[in-house]
Amino acid sequence: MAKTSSTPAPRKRRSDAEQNRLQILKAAKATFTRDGAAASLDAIARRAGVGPGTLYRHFPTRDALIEAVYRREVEALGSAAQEFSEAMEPVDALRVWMLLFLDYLGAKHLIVPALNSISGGPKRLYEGSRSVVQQAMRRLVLRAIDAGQIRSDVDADVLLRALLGFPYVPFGGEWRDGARQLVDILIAGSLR
Amino acid sequence: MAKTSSTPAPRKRRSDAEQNRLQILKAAKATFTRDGAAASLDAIARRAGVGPGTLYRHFPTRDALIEAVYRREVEALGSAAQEFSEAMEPVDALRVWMLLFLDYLGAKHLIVPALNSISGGPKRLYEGSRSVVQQAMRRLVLRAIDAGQIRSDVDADVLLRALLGFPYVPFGGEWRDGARQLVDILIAGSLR
Amino acid sequence: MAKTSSTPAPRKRRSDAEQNRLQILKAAKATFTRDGAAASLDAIARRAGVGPGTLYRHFPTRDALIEAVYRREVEALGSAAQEFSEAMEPVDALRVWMLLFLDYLGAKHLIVPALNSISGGPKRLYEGSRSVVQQAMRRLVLRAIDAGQIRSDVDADVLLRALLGFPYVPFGGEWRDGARQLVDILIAGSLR
Amino acid sequence: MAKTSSTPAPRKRRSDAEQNRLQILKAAKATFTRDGAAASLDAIARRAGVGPGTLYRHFPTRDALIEAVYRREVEALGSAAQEFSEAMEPVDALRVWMLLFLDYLGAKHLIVPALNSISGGPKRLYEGSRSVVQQAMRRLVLRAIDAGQIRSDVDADVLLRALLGFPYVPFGGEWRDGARQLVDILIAGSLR
DNA sequence: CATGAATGAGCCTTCATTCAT
DNA sequence: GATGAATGAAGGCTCATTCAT
Repeated sequence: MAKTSSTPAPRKRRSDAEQNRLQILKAAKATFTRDGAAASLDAIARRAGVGPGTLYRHFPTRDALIEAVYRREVEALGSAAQEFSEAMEPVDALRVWMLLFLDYLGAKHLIVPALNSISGGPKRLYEGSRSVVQQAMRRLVLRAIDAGQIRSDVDADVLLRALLGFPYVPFGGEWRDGARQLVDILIAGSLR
Repeated sequence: MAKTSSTPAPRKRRSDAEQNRLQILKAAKATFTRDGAAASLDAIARRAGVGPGTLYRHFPTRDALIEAVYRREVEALGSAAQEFSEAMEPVDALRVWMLLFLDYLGAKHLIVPALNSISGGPKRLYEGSRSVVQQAMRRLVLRAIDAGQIRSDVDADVLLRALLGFPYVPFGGEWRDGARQLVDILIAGSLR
Repeated sequence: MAKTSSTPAPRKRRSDAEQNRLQILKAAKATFTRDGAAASLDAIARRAGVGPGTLYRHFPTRDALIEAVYRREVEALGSAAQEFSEAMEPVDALRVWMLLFLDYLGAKHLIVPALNSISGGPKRLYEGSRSVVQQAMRRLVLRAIDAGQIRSDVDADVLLRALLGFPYVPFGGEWRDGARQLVDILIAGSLR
Repeated sequence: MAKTSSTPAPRKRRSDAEQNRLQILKAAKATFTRDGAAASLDAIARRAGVGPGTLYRHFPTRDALIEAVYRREVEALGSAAQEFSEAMEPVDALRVWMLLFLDYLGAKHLIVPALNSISGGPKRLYEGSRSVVQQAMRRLVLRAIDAGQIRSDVDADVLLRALLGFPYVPFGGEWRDGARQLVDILIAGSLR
């Protein structure tokens, strides 16, 4: 019963904390995507191959975990917006980024449902940290306005919202077509 | 095995079953709206002033309850679409109905999150019964197309999706303004 | 969704898992004996001094618990049969073991009712693993047959069944007398 | 509201109370047989085609219902014992009745499990009313003793118990063979 | 740091039981 | 007498959370 130093015991390597954190985030994304934002944290820990206690050390609350997952997803979108802006015409950058965003939403990257169950609504995330996504959208819109390509009263948040609901109505297979048409309509409706 | 109630409990007079059903639906709407579709059924029963067993008699599963709440909401939207169609120009009817729909979504009439947790996704409701909302939207769009007011390739479902996400991004107080702008953009982008 | 415990609750020091398992088994035996195989698992957990969750960790289903209780009881009977066989004349071993078995059944070691509510009847236990009890009985009978002491057509299962019903008819205080007579009759009726 | 003699109204025949009682008993037997003595009373009422309240009027407690079912079964066994006694040699009557009893137990007529969940064990039924079955067995045994066919110390209750356990160990198809052998052994073991 | 056993709150669900109709 | 809606007390079970190891 008492540990004897004679036999070192098949103890797992002091696994890197960062390594674990990453595993948890991956597991969380997959699980949240499948089961929704109310998924069992124990299940996530299990899938990540760590004990529930470890999950807790890294993310003391469910919201903290959701938020972390969210940020990771969103960071990528932010960088993309930056790149597009540097490489394309304003309206094109906007159009392409919107499509990319819909891809993120639809493909398998939840975001929305997760966002929604953060305590007190997603407000905290958006208001508090000025979400990267919102920022990205705002910059893209502003640039298009400055370039005189779209009306100056177009509200970036309005466009964002229009996109966010997209995954909520099921389509058949022509998902991409629907996405493209939505973006087309939004752009067309925003032109000056 | 034989249960013994310590205190016989003050029994409420037999209330009309239909009355109870309504109370439950109201309570469910309010609770789902606040807590999401995973809200406690016990809590709903409590708020409705009935025992949990009564809730179960009326709605044997969570989905049955969500669906019933949903249908009630949606029926009203359906009638509205009809009325607008009979009283206004096609595009105006479309515009006004979209605003009304956003009102429903935003004010406090959830629908969306609830829909989403119906078993097997919301597909069943939509595909099975050709949801009233979807029908309404389709008729309004079709009428506007027939009148030559919007492009003939505009997809009603695409517009619907654009609306559905609206409540997901928090605004400050200018909610109505955002709604109006979104509808404006969508209409503008759909004109022929 | 996030649970908030009003009072953090006094946490017991980490007891050995094996220790708990044993407590649960004991509590289960006692409770099943008194209340039948449909006894409340919560009650068993309570009596064992563990939370309901702990019971579930060890025995995920009611059947798993019943089975575990059963096996524990039965193992002892198996060993006894072995010992008796090595130490006595065949018929005597049979007689003594039958009495021991009745003791187990009657004293307070249920077995029978429990067996009966295992899903799909007790068949699984008996057929699947060739129950220890049945094995014991069969070996004892076989040995007596081989020694030419009882008729060769005596069916061990028939004797077993005769014993199993014993606890079902209430006696006064002369329980042991009844048991002895039953065994005597069975042996007498089996002699060649 | 007021009854008019002009139209007899499609009123269900003032269903005879006795009729209902019988339906309930039948339903109870079938249900107890399938689900055990803890079966849902509501389910029994449903199967009997009456409301739960009606079941309650007839049998105010679960035990009352079990007892009634039991008595009905047992009455038949009692008459049979009488008939056999009048028509056969004592030992033969005993043998045949025991076989009949096993048939009752095994075929589908529960009795035993039901007996067992009566509050305070089956004692009440047996002790209180001197169960018909016990009486029958006692008379048959006594008669065989008086005729000098079996030993005078044979205890009817002991034989009864031996029979009662029979349905508890599953056989293959040779159920009747096992029954016959058991009875043979018991008789053989009881002969003087 | 990590682990996973333990805990208990609270959910869903079933049912015995009552009682207005 | 019969009915079945309503009730509410458990019970089974899940999980977030803690903490000894």
